[in-house]
Amino acid sequence: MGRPERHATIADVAALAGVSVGTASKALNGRGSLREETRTRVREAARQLSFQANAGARSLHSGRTYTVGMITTDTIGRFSIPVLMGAEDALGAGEMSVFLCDGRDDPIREQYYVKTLLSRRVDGIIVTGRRTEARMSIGPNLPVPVVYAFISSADPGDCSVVPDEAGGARKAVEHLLAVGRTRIAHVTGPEHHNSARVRAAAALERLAEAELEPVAPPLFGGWSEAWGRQAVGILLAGRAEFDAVFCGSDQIARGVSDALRAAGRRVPQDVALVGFDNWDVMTEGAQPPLTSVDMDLEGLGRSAAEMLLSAINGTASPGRHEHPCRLVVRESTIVPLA
Amino acid sequence: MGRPERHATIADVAALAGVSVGTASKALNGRGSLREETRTRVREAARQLSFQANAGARSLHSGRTYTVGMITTDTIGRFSIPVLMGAEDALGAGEMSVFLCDGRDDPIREQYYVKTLLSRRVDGIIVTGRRTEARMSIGPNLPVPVVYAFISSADPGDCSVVPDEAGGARKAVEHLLAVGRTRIAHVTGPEHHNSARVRAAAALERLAEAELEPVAPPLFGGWSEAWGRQAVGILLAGRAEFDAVFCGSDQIARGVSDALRAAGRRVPQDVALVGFDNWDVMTEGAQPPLTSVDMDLEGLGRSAAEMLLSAINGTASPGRHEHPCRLVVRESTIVPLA
DNA sequence: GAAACAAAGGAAAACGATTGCCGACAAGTT
DNA sequence: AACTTGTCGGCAATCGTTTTCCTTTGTTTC
Repeated sequence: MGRPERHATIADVAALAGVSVGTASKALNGRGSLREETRTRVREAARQLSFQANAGARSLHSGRTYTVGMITTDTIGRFSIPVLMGAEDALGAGEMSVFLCDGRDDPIREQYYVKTLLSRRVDGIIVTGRRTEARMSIGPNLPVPVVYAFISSADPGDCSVVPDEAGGARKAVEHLLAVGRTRIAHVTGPEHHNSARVRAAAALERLAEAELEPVAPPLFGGWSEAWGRQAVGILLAGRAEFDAVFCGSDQIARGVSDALRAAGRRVPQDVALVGFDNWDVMTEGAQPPLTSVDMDLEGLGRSAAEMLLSAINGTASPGRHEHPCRLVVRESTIVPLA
Repeated sequence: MGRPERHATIADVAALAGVSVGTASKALNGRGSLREETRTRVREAARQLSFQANAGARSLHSGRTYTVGMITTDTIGRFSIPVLMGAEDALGAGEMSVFLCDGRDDPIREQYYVKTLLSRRVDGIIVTGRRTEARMSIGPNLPVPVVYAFISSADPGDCSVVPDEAGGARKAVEHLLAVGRTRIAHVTGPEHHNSARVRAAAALERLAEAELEPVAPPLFGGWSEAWGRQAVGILLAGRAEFDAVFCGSDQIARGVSDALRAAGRRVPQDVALVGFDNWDVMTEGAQPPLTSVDMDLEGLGRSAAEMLLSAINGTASPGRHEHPCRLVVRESTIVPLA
């Protein structure tokens, strides 16, 4: 029952093993010159007391805490999670622990967290968020390295790792061209949203390279299924025929898919469909499953964490780094045989 | 450019203010008896050096770190996030920082994290996961309090905060009865899954209290939309008529909704539909929007964190605590007027 | 048998902050 | 003038570890 009263200290271990604290420390860390018998005796004592060295006291001496802070500027969401997990994974392998801070879009809260993290002497900070848009630097000259992941910093001197959304959009269009579609529409999120603009521009550019025009100007709206459904109405009402739709998100794509089916158009036979995000719930829930662009957020997070680790070890890599997207092909663009 | 070389220490502050370290400390913490002028002089020096007391050094003295560890036993997912955020919120208000650890269903990894957290001298640990099922205690007698959130511990001496899934299921059925439905079916997840069994049993029980039988035995399958669609096939093939389906998840409900529409049954006129989880993507994406049971995971997380704080302060509340669910009514159960 | 040397482990000084105790000085009381 | 009282700040111990320097042994060598 009950919990052990307090944590064992190295003094307890030393006493039990009948040596001095210094010797105990050396024994446990493989330093100094000690008899093997002494080492094992100390190790045994430590085991018996389930001794775990106090990391705080240790870092007091070493100057490093082996912790990093992770701040999500807006609420932790669908996009931050994989980034976060990738980072946590990469950092965990380097024996670093992660402080999680949820900024909730509140600059005050954010600054409070920065202060707290600094007082905890984190070795570095990762900043992430829910949109790729550039944001203000969290602090002009902090005493520790900072890496922005997914989101990017407005200060070009900061290190940011962002998805190559333009590249992803180009891959989507390229794939549609490769499966023989030429009358392509684009339905995407709100125009004030950076991602929507970037993806749309890249898609148009790739079409132009193939000497094609979109069947209609890009349709900007929202990121939701409802907008996808609505957009199909607009497309069908227009006089132009279309044989493919590249959507700015999987949710939009799913709405488009449902509406097309309701209107009697078959996917992919009549209209091929590509989404963006590769969100399993949507890609697998849609009928047929959706081809989609995957931003590899987990990889991005891992990569950001690795950059942070390098920066901590002295080699910073300032600037904006684009992490490649990849296309995941499913039945919404491939006409089944027979 | 570059970063400030190192963190200022209280010794730097003291030197700049022309006082001793002890005095500086007192000035900054409002202890001891000092002239107001001295205090402001020290504070000014601290501001100038942007001094932030080293939390590690401080906790060495106080014995408390004001940090807690948060372990997700399986991967951080849709269910852990809100729990996590609620907890982070409650803890942040108490000035505590959170270490995030992703156990990934790997007991080795998990034990490693427990060790790490203990070495970091966290004041407490919250354990969460993706299923409500009881799991083994993460450690029989750890030196710090532990609270299980969402998931529960197999050891009844541990403190667990779990959603009242049975209560939620009862509310769902009650609502269907209240809107006049009597021929109710239940489609849910795999039978080996604790949540599926508990919810099904509670639903049946509530029906029995109204002296009703379900129109068919509960249909156990998966949690997916695909299963929902498939289940509709089974129900329609059966000879029994039904006027409502209570689904074990929103994804199932959405599948059911789509399949019913495809089969020409109107929701809610012909069949009323209730889901579980109140997952916005599904409830809003479905047509019409879904009535659903909300487990209030954020509230649950907050509540767990509060229990942890009490435990840290000496008043533990061992045992299993059920957090109430609430029903969110939408158009899938309410027939529109005229 | 004495000097030289290596091996093993102890003593103490850091690291950064807090805090109890004590000394110095000024002001007020007989 | 000698005392008490109170105010202000400095000194040093403390927290748990690591690490540098020493001291104590025991062994080797001439």
